[in-house]
Amino acid sequence: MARRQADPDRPTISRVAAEAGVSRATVSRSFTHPDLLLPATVAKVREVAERLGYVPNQVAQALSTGKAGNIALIVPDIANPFFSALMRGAQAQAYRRGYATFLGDTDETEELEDLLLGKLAVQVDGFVLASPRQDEKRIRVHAARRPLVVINRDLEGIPRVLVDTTVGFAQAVNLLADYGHRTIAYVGGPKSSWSNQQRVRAVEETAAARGLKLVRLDAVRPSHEAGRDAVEKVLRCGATAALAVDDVVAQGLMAGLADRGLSVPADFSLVGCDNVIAATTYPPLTTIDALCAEAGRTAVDLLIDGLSAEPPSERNVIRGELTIRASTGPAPERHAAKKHRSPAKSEPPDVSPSLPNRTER
Amino acid sequence: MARRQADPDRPTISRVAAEAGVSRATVSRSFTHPDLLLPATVAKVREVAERLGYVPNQVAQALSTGKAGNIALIVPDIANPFFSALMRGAQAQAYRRGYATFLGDTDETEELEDLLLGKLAVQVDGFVLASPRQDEKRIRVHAARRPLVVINRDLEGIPRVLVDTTVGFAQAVNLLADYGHRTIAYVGGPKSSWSNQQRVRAVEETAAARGLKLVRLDAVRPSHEAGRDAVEKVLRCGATAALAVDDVVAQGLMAGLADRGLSVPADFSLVGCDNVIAATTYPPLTTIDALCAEAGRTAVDLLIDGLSAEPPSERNVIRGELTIRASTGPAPERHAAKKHRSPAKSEPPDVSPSLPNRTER
DNA sequence: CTGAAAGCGCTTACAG
DNA sequence: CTGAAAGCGCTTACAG
Repeated sequence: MARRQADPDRPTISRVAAEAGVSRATVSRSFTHPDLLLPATVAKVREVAERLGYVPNQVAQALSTGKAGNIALIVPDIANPFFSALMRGAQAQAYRRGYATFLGDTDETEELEDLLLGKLAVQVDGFVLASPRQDEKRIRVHAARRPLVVINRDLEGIPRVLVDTTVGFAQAVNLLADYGHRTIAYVGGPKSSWSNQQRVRAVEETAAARGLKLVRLDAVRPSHEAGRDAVEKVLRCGATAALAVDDVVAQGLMAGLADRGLSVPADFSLVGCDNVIAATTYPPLTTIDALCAEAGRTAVDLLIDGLSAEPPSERNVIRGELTIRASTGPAPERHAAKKHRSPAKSEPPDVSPSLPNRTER
Repeated sequence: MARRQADPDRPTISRVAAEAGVSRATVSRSFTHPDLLLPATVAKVREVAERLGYVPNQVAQALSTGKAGNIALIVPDIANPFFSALMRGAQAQAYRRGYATFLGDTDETEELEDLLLGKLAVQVDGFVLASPRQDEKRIRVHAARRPLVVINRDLEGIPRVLVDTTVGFAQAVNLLADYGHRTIAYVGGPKSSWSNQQRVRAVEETAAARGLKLVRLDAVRPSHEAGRDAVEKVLRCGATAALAVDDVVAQGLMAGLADRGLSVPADFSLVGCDNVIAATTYPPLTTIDALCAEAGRTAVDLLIDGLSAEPPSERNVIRGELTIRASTGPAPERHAAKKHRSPAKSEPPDVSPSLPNRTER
């Protein structure tokens, strides 16, 4: 026998029923299936409910229907701008569709990821799991229990949204090639990251196609520090431009270059990825848009659509493209002589005629 | 009659009871009040539960006990680094203490803030409300309904954690004065912001005490853009240094100065506040630490402590101090001549002997 | 120490 | 169109 009610002032369905002179079933139906009732009945119930400030108790509804009205968003690191932006898009969309959202930060560990997924399960109708660090088997176990959509991991059979930055990275390499750079570096992230893998591949292929020398460096944890620390190696290998796995690393590279008195883009060109902090660095970063907010929004839509209808389409690719700002420019003189085409100094060359190019500051 | 169970595989208390040959009450007590039972009974029940993978359904528990085991965190903008860091600290602490956390982004509007507080109320045991944009009256209504702790708003009678950056801003102004700056600017945030108000005051008082000329500019919405746009006015008034309401605005100022070919700190000194992105700008920002993570953690502790015991202590002040990095330095020559004390060029002067000074890169 | 039973606040098949 | 009743999965005062 429970004697404690959460909020003593909160009217219950029984109070409304008594006040309106109808049964509790009728009050319930006034909100969930008004079409089954006489309009007059609905009107009366609603009037009373309004007056009393009645709002159906979601916890009771959840227990009765098995639908929680909640989703959970699991991310490796809230503080990473990519995930902040993603979360923002996701929670806004969930709210719009009437869902409340739990937040889980896994602190980049697979253990916490697993625990959070387990703990939250009863309280949610489904999960969106961004950039999972867990192994595939465990993810599948969770996906079997609860609807789950994954972001940026390509798991056959699990609904997923993948941000394809392949084209964007190819555009970026082409931009650098057109600017006359002959040796470029790619400063990557963890090998287990799907996003990193596809970026590496795109850079390698395009560099090969354009006859550029490519030096590849890997940061285990993509961070500002890692970027700054990579500068020495990048410079030593003779590169005049670098692409980074994300904007945070690119920003680190910028700091490291500045430490050595090199200026961007005069002495060195830089390209990042994500387009969250890129507009706020100085100089503003040329970057590939990772459509963070859209990825979050899309994942939530897939999840919620799938809850009421058929399981959602499995593989959803959204494509981020190059945004040219001020961190890229012609290769320094001795290299510029060799350049393939000669773009005007003040205007970036066409990257890929078939693709739209947004340029913003 | 509910026919749909959320997770068909999930064992219920009845299944465990049957399997263990005890009543449902005994199963329940094995988890919530094992001290009331024979150790042997508890052991048997736990063994069966373990085997079946039984875990009490939190939703049912919530309905029965009125305790949700959840809290909600309401912030104006997830994507703002200050709030990201705060959320990170808060959700980690909530998790540690066994609570799951809902996330609400109000998009800087008071309407959404009000709606989220209302929608989430049934599902949580309490709220932490960061930098509320709502008027005091509405906040008090919500606080009367549900335990609520506020961050960075000084509301008598409501438990709150206030990050006091007053001392830090005073230290910063002293630093600039010691460096020989005679005219400084403060680029502020919204007038309704408690944090902004206390910062303005600290800057005004210290500037007056040191005989500095202070120019005050206000950005309605503290953003990178706002910072960049403020540069012209700042320069026009003859200031050689500026303090910004936060690091984002300071970073905007840096970009605007760079656009005009001015370098930091040689031509102009800059101080921010928050210490989240400050270490990643170039040059790294001298800033006041706003202890974001600690504020989040403390708020959650207050809230959860207050749930089981007496209402928590009301006014909890934590103090953030100055962190000197590379964006501050001696005033440019014509001013330097007038300077009050003559600190060595390579080392920042003592800010305030009574206070510890952390210097990091 | 343990169980039978009522209750938390809803929803909904079943009658009427 | 509407109500009485059972049920969602727990907890706990009351007996024994």
